[in-house]
Amino acid sequence: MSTSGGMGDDDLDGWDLPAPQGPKAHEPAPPRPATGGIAQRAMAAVRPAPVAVDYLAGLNPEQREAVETLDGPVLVLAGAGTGKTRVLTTRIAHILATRRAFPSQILAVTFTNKAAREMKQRISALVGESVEGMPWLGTFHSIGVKILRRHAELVGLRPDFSILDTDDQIRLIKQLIEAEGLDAKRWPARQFASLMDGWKNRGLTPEQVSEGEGRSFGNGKGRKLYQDYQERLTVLNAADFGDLLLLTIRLFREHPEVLKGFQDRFRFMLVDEYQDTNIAQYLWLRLLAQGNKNICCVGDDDQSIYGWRGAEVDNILRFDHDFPGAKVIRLERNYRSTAHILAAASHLIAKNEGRLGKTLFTDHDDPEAERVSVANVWDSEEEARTIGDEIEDLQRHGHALNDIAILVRASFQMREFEDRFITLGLNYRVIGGPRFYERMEIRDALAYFRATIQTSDDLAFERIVNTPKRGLGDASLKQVHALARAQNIPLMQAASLLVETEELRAKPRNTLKNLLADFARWRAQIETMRHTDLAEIILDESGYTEMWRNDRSADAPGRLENLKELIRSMDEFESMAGFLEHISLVMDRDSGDGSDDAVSIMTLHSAKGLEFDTVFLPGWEEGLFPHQRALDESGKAGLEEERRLAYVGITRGKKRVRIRFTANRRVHGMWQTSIPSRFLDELPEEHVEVAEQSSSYGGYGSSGMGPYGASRFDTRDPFAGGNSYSTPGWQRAQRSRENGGGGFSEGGGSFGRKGASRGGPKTIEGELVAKSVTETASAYSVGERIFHLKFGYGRVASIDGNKLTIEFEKAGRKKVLDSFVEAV
DNA sequence: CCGTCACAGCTTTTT
DNA sequence: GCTGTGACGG
Repeated sequence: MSTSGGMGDDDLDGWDLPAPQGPKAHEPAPPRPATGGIAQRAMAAVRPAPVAVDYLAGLNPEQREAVETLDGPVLVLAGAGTGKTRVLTTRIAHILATRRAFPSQILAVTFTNKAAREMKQRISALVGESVEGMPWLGTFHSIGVKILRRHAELVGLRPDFSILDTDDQIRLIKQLIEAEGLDAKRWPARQFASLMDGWKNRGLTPEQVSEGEGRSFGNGKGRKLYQDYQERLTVLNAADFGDLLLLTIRLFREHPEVLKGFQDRFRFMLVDEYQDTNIAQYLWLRLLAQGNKNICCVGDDDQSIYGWRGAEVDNILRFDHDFPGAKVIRLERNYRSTAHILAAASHLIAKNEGRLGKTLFTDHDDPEAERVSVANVWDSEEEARTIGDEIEDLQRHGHALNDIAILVRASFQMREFEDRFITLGLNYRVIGGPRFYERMEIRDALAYFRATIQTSDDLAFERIVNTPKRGLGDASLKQVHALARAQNIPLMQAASLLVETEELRAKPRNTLKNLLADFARWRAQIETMRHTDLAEIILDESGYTEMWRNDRSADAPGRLENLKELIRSMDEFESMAGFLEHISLVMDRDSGDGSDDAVSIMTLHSAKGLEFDTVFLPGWEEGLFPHQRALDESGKAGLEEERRLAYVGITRGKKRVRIRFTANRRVHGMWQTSIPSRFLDELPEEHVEVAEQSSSYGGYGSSGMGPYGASRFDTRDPFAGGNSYSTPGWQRAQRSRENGGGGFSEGGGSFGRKGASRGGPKTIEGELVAKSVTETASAYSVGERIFHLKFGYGRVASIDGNKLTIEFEKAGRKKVLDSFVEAV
């Protein structure tokens, strides 16, 4: 294969070095010079390897050393923002450029598919189109599957073995627990799944599980269950995620000739995020690396935040012991953050013991740079509101929302921000949200709803056109597609044209006709019927529910449950369109093209590897961050991992890091006075600015002021706010006040959730809204034409206090607060 | 087979 | 306080 030769001088000369920092979700691929055609690339392959290697030019000495030290084990300790990904990708480019190996002889492992994808992109940016020739760049698991499929018989599986998802796994375990005559309630399958997961993470087969641990579950039957489980899997011709590694290890151990083959194949091995490897992964790597020993691991012990799922920081701490003669290279020059941010992060992480120890430094010397800001707010609602205001302020100053992120410790913290941002009309995206919406049956159901509401939703229509099976197969669909493409119209429209012709055979034609009629009927009921009822009708009349009811597989009941849950969750919304819009906001994180400008909301965990100009870190309170459970369950180690999490959070910021903590937070539904996070005191005074928020209520700990204290009211009044007079939100509020409406209700939003179920201080807001309703009637009148920032133009259909029902020209009928519309 | 009631749990998450 | 799950009864 000649792909390695595809990188000629031409490809390298014009390569514009990407910013030397970690991957960023929405970072565009670095510009790649136009490459010649196939002939030119083939010619380049014949030319001598490029000598004056331009791709090394922008590297600092340490990075360069990490790239060029190809022989023997290398550990690259890459602090946050020191160009880790760049080193990895350049190293691969270097191996290829110097002809040390073909692309197919390089093993490069990452933890996530996302990371693998990004690495592929960056490498192809470096070397041209030849990345298709890197079949062994992927996650531990995907590479494990690849190896196992080739040699499945040797570990008792057929090559077409299936991979169990967590759901299947749990269901299977439950059966086994019951088969053992154990009380399924006392011994939850879920718990056993995580126990077994832990064993698999440590590379333990059933025989290797220690007596005590084996006995810790199911009246001493833990090990037996593990054994049964594995036997069942073999019978089922299936493997779970852990097996993808464990079975590969077993394959290597029991069949040295197979191992030898892979050792010879992989001339160079690269491992990303080495601090996150567990023992199984370490064993897997070590077996392979015993061949030519050219293994390069890149990681940062200070960013090890996955101890709870089996990651062994020890792997990185012991690297030179495990791989004798290893060269350790430290990358300490940070290209990402300001000196203040770096100092804050370094000072904090220095409190941890047992680090390999790195000292990050930077040349950034901007006297204007903002210090790390720390501010106290009353509660999480105010936290969301003030951060929303600050974001609007940044936006007004020309900052892109894409460059702003809110990083939370726990995902329940996200909701408040979402609610607030919906109210503000501030575009946001949630990264790493619930998996619920990714489930097949949920996606199917949503596809039905989408196709009902939006005739042009091709993807939705395509998804369900033959689900359940209606006999609308490839042949018929092809015709619909052809017509749609030819006339440049949506699929449904094309389909309705098509059924009037003789193009299709009678049977599929009628089926399609009926389906289209169904959609038309459902569509006609949108206005008149409760959306939850309609949703149920759609799923029933389409035969979708039936399909699952007739399905005898183990997970069919679960899917029906999920569908019910979906309808139940719709009830929170005022319309199907509102619901779908919400879903798409929640869903689009992954599928989203990233082209929209939006604030990112995510957990600290999923923020690793990303970077943003401005980072908000809310919720720095004892119990939440550091999380109580981490402290309870893992003690000092837990605290240190939490501290690393804080370090990760701070080092995501390039220019601005703003830490927030509340004085009160609802914990398990109960209002509690928060204690500021100990991490706050571990920040260096001289690099921190304790922000004087206009919304000061007297400071944390001021006595005698419950959540309903009078001062709270003041702080909540945006018109008293000192620093937000020109924010878009303030202006909208201002307009609405002129119009006589209550300016800042939470519950209404545009189409958002009903606020009724909220307790606590929310009530105050409820009262406030109520007051404004009774005191001032809406300034609008029926039939008046208005403009809404999110939904565009429309006419007032009816008025209920400060709530208007608007017939929007584009978005349809929606209930909105009069605060958010203006007369035109 | 479905609906209702009571009860437990309630961090982070990829594959 | 809320939500998901499991048992039980109609």
